[in-house]
Amino acid sequence: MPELAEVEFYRKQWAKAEGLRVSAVEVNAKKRIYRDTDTRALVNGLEGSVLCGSSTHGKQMSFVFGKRHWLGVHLGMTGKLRIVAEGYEKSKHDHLLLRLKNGEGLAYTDPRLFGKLLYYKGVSPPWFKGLPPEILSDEFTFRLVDTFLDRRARSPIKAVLLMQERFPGIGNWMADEILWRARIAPISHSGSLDAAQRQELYKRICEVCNDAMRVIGSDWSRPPNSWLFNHRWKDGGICPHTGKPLKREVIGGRTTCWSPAWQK
DNA sequence: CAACCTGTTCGCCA
DNA sequence: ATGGCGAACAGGTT
Repeated sequence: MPELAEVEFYRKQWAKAEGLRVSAVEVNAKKRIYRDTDTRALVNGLEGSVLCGSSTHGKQMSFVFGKRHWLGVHLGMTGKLRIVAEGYEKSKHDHLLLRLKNGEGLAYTDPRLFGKLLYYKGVSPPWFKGLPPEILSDEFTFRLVDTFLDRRARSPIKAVLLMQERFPGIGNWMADEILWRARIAPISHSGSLDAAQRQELYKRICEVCNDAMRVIGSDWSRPPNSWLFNHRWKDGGICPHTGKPLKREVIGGRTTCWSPAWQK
């Protein structure tokens, strides 16, 4: 489920172990999540080092061990991070387990293996370079969004909101939530949105990110029923605004839920 | 048994 | 060269 706020939630799980030293590293080196990674270097680098800090950028997480051992974590579709208790044995889908000196462990679990683990030794990892502004930063301006909509004028707005190069952290449910709040039909081509719709879209992008971080990013609370979130998952959901059935169809290659009478 | 899935990347085509 | 789309990735769940 990892979008912006879920990623932040998972980062915080491992961050609880900040200051603790890694005593042993267990990897399933052949798994697809290590497709871009030298797992031997990862094991050698992390063993004996102390978890010193962590950050996120969109869906990308980074953990730094000591001053110059970096672990990049992308959760893909089904990745999870958690702390496991002393004596925990790695199970089928745990592909990384960092045993800590206090007995606990940092586990990365990912059944579908769409996630990715990266390792870099040095001052600043390459995945920090050329990043777009984060949505919740001051650099994420209306102008940036406006320009991007013109560049992607012929794509449905739903597909455009999923482009991480401009909207880092936005995923499928957030894109649907944004468009529903902005009253914009997901199928609308980006270039066709007028000035008022673009302002509304920009506002709702920021709003949904803030709401998600507050509600899900802090402790994974269940969002209120006034969000689309609680109504969008199954067939037969009802739009809280219109009281009419929500529609589900594939737009931009992804299952999309929207309220036809509400969104134009 | 078949369809479905909160993500990214690749190859093909316009 | 660039942009848009569908398929592929893998395995659990409905």
